[in-house]
Amino acid sequence: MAESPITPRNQDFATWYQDVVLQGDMAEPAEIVKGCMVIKANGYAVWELLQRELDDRFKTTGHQNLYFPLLIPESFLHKEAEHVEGFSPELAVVTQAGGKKLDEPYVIRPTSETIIGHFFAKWIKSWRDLPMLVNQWANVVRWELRTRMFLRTTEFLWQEGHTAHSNHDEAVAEVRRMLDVYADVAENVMAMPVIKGVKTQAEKFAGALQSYSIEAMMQNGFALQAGTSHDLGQNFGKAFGVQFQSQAGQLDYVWQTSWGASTRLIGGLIMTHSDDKGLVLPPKLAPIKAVVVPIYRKDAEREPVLEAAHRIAKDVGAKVDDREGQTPGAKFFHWERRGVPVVLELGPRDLAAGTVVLKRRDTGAKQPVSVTAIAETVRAVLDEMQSTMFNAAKQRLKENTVLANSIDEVESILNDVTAEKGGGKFVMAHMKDDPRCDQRVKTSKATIRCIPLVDEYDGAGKCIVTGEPVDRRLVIAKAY
RNA sequence: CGGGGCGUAGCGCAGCCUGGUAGCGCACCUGCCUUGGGCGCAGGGGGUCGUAGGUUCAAAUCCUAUCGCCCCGACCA
Repeated sequence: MAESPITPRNQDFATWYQDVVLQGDMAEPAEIVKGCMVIKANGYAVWELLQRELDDRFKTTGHQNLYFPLLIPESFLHKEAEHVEGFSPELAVVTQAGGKKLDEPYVIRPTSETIIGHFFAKWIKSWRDLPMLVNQWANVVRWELRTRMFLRTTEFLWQEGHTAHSNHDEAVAEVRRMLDVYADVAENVMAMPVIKGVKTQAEKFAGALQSYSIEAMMQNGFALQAGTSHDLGQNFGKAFGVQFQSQAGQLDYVWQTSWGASTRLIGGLIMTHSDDKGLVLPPKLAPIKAVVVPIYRKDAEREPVLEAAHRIAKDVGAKVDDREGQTPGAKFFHWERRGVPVVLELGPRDLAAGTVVLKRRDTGAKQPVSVTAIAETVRAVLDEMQSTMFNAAKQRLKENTVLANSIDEVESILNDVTAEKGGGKFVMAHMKDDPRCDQRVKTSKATIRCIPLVDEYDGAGKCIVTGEPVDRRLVIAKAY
């Protein structure tokens, strides 16, 4: 396969991202066509691993995967006023089918609250039917004005969970639990630290009482919303007539939640860890965790080296790159670009010494390892990489987070950073709810990302949000 | 929809200002040689220069129109 050259890192992060993702095409993450994305071999394999991690966690609490239609009757969207208002501008609408104009157009789902609400109304009659816990893995379409590879594509793959409960407390607990699931996967699987928080009313999901999100910081200091969980209250229950009879015999509307995470996570993964050489994947999301590259000079060396390579590979669960007609150098480069965490080099010199040279992708460090200890060493190195990568990202988050106590301070920090390197910082603004805040923040091209649930970045380490916070501490940042 | 840029070989680009036989790197094919970080050398195949008009003896190059793509902004996950 062809390997196109990768350009050196530029101060312009967008350019770098493009270089890694677009130019790094041969590392097979994705390619884009008309705002839509083809996710290629290596990229899709990462998504599959991520899917499994999420799905396993959903299912531990009794959620079922279902599938709902792609096409939603337009009238469904109109049943919830705020929802339709929020989504209308970005809907793709099917007006013609079967060679004639449709009486009622369909919209291509931008999300499935409405059609699921429709079915919840049919399926839920009694408190015994609750909670109803469903999830679907699907593609959705949102006609955004501008697309960015992985981060915002016209069509994207995601998971959307939808639940119905008999009371608000239980629904809120579900919303918070799913937020925790996302944070767990982000931090412990993706090695991407996040801040859990509540969205402002201006930024919440259209039709929700309250939205929660996890916010991650990319290498340039930009924020990335990496997962959302919504408390829908009874808004959709009322809009779709989802009623149940309680134990006391009374009719009540259900309390619903919805939560989702998308292929955007892969973009976040790339922008959190990758470097100028290509992808860097945390071991838990590496489709191939280790590759053995055999090195031999003469025909006489070939057999013993290959034999040992396969034996070692079997031992550690690695793949052997035994392609002929490729030099070892070309092979190292190949796997490096694909983000394979560990490459094992095995040549005649190692064979004689009873060692293997282990190179890790994150730090680039090389070390000889005794063949007898190779399996546990690789295991240990993979574990260590997982935490090293998380710690490095967390360190970056801390270093690029600054405190501010007034809107003036916020503004001066944001503008200063803008001028300096075109990058970003998270500003933890500690201040009373200032009516000028939204406006002033916006002029700095930043947004209020969230009101954090647990404030661990100012050293106080205490929860500041229980219900509506009195003392607002906001995360303000430029975002993708 | 505003502001910028680009369409020339599979990919990345030069050539255009100043019109005159279509170029370079990577990839591909053949041979020899090599293999501890993108092997090397030699030879070779592949392009109606986005499209349509115009100017000219002659257009990738100048003019006009048109289509497409990318980046920045507004929208947003």
